[in-house]
Amino acid sequence: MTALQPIRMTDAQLVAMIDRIALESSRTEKERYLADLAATSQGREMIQLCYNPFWTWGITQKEMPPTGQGPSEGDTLAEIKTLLMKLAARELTGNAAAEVVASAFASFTPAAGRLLWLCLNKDLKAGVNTASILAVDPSIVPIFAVMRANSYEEKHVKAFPVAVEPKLDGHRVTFIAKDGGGGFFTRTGKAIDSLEHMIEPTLKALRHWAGMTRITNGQPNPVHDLLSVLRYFGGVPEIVLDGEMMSDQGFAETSGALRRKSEDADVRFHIFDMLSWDEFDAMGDVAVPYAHRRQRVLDLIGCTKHLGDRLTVTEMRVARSHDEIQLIYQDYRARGFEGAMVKLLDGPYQKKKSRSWLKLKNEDTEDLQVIGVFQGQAGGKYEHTIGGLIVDRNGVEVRVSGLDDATRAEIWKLWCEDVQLVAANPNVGYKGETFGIVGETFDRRMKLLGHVVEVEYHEVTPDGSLRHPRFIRFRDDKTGEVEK
DNA sequence: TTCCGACAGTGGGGTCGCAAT
DNA sequence: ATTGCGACCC
DNA sequence: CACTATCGGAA
Repeated sequence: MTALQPIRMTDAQLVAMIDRIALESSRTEKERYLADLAATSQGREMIQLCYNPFWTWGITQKEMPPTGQGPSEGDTLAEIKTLLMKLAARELTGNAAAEVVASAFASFTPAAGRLLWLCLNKDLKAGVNTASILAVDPSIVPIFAVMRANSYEEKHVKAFPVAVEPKLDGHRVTFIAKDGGGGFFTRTGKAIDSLEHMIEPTLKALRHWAGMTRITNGQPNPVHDLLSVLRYFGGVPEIVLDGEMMSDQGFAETSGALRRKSEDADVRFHIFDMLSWDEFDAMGDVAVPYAHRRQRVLDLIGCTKHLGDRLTVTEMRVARSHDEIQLIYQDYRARGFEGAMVKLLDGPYQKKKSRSWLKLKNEDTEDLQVIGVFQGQAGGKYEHTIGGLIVDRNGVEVRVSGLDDATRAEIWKLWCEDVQLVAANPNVGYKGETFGIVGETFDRRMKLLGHVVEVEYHEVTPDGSLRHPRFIRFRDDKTGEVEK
């Protein structure tokens, strides 16, 4: 497409191109300058090093370390890439990695050092991310995206009936059958080693399904529509199954089982969607309506039940009104599910956060006493103000964020005043600090510590902490002792 | 003109592997 | 044996 | 995962 400029830029020129993107506040202008950057070989390389999701370094560098001063010489970017690829392969780890990185910074000019620092943080720090890069040129970095849901709002349901399914609190997983083999992948496209034992059974199910003959009755049939365009490799249909991987023992165990390398994960695959590889791999939406895609899954599971219960299809009900949706949601909650998924029956498969899938989840609030604060991450927007609050929940410290900028500024003032009373330094950093003040033991003159805030959350965790805790408001009527 | 969708950036609990201590 | 960090799940 | 800030097109 666009021919890369062969002209060799200096490191400083490359940094200048990146900073020019950062200086623009307009999204469209950012994308213009990002396109300029992507049109240079070095710029393209930087974008890849910063945004290829499959390259990680195993080491981070929050603050920019000191660099040398000498003039730039040789191909610094190639040097950086060589170093990073050693990190990516974990040929260099731990102290050895830290030493090599430190000496690289020490030998680099400030411009070269900045390039390395941006790469280590995997962020050009210019207000662009994967979506912008994709818009500029989809071929720069690999993209793996599955369909995700927005929060349920009545106005998003344009027509009834709709499908309602239980929301399963596990891990989103896709199975991809391709080139005669297969594999399980996470929501972001990482291979899941602990599911290798399920690959062959799943391929077997797909082969069995594809080999079954079915009666058409002369009617249009979504399954036959799929079969007619399917490609095969060694008898295996090239298919993508999309669903939720679940342990019977809850979310924490699902997480553990999928990460542990020591054993095969004892989980079941609750499938809710099914695409051909070509449909999944293509850019843009898959127009096949959800109702039809679901019939594909029912067909697959229906004719492979005898192969075991590791592969299942999620249950589904049909709602004809918002009231019915609420009733089904309440029923799912009563049965222990995380919530409900509302899916538009004629909606396409969209490889992004879609309005065709809507989620309902339980949310609760609690009033909890502030016992400390923490600042924002070093080098970030909130480094010198409030990053969040630390509240006490029956002896468990819960860190609470979700504050708006004005509230952060207000709280930072209160914190600075409180801290003066005990002659302490307000700069406690991201680690944060508490003064062990619980119940009535705080100084009555304090304006923040000991006061009560309302915290919203999804659920209480097994350790007595809160999942997804976020600040709602101060409860100034409730300073001091937490009620009940 | 106002509203709202998409995007980037900030932050949470919890789990594992790995390396340092 | 414990601790802390990085990477990813939600 | 949830949330806030921002820009720019939809309404």
